[in-house]
Amino acid sequence: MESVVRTRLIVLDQAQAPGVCQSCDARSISVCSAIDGKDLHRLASLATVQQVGAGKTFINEGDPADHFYNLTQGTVKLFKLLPDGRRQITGFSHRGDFLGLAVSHSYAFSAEAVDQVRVCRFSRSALRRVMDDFPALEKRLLDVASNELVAAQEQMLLLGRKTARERVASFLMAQEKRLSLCGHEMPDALELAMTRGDIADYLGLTIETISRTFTRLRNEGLIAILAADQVRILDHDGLAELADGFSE
Amino acid sequence: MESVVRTRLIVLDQAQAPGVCQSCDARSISVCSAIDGKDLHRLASLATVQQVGAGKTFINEGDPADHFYNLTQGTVKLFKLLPDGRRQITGFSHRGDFLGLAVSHSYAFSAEAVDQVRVCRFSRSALRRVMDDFPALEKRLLDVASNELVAAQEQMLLLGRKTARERVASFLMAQEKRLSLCGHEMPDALELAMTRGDIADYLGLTIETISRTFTRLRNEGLIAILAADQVRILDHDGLAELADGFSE
DNA sequence: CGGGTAGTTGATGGTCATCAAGGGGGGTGG
DNA sequence: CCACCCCCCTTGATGACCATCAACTACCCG
Repeated sequence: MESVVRTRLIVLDQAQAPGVCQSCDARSISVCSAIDGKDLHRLASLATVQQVGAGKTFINEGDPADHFYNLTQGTVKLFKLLPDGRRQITGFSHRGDFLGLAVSHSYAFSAEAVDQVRVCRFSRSALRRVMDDFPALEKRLLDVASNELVAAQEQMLLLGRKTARERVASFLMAQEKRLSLCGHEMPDALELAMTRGDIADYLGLTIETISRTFTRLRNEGLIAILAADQVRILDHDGLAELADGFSE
Repeated sequence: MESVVRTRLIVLDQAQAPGVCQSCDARSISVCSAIDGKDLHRLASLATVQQVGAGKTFINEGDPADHFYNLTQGTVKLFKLLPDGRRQITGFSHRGDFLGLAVSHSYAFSAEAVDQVRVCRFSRSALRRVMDDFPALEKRLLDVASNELVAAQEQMLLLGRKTARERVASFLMAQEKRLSLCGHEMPDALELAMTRGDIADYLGLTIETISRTFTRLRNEGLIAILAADQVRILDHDGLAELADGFSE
């Protein structure tokens, strides 16, 4: 329910040097991996690196969709608002993710930094020209969009048909899965970058229900709460069954 | 809550004749419009036309995603199921829509014909080769996916944060918008192809709540219900405000 | 120490689900 | 042609889950 603050952004680098993309540690896991070695300087010449502080909104729903973003560091929440302040977080983006896919002339969502964030910004028109020359990039974007679509459908099932317990269980399973996929070695506890409020607005619940549900899952021995933002999954299978809607 | 029935499909035409695509009245509004005149025979050679009867499921969640589909006639509901039968309809597809976007090896959703349906089926691998030769097709698909993503985000807001009244109002507004976009002249009432059960599973509610909410909107003078599947919007602005979450 | 933010827990209430009964239309078969 | 059935829809009664309101704790940072 926070107010949306228009943010002035820190522009770090109007990157003319090819190094900006070459040395990017997020490139291999992002759509930019579709462009290789010698063509990279073209991409770099279009990119603008920006830093966004925690809590700052850098995409506003309804604004002209002039830019694409590639997230190279930090976590971002994407959300939509109703006039009275009700908020639905449609997803969290992480290092390597691509933001701003929208056909229409304006953004369909807002984006706010959860922690310290670094993004690579491309002008829409410029990137469109690059895409014309590199079909591989377009193919990659189609894959990205398809994956997000699958995730969105899963989230619709969650929001429309799952109970509070099932939603929280699903959320925790998804957090763990994300770590196991792109993470290096498995930490012994999940680090939740987002607040209870964020989780609530993501799962279509309230802060209190999130809190109570965490407590209940802890009392049932399914999870351990080391700190508010540190959750360890104790009964992996039990939580998975709950998330998938098997338990009664 | 219906059970999923594996369906034998009627294969109409292993279309070798180029005419199948050339004469297709859905081509202009579908992704196939990205392919023009002389290349159309290649598309046609890959296509298989199928008829699907109302209520038949022709894509099953979890099955190997071997095919893409292009809907040339009728209405299809896409949905996901939980083990105990809870169902979430993630969307309805109409003439010209493209089905089966999925990166993974298996479908993330099921698809069932609402009424008599005709689809054009392409093998995944074959279409991938066509896409390599026609980047315009891929571009078109990216647009399709982006649009669906925007719709999915809107639906997440609806499912996570809107009241029953707001959901039904949103649904009606969306129905009308779809007609005004691709429809010819405006009929004086919306024709709902789907049942109350379908609407309920689409909006994350129950049949009874849908019915009650329709009745209430009628008593408030916002809509008129000519028949169960014939709804006329009386107070367009009022319904729009309700849908967008303005009313108290 | 004080203030602010985030989280937890309790009491109460509302919205919508569930359970139950009845009405209406379309199809089939006697 | 009518009876019957089945499905869809509607309406009412009750109840559960989660939201809301409220109080309290913990923690961070000044």
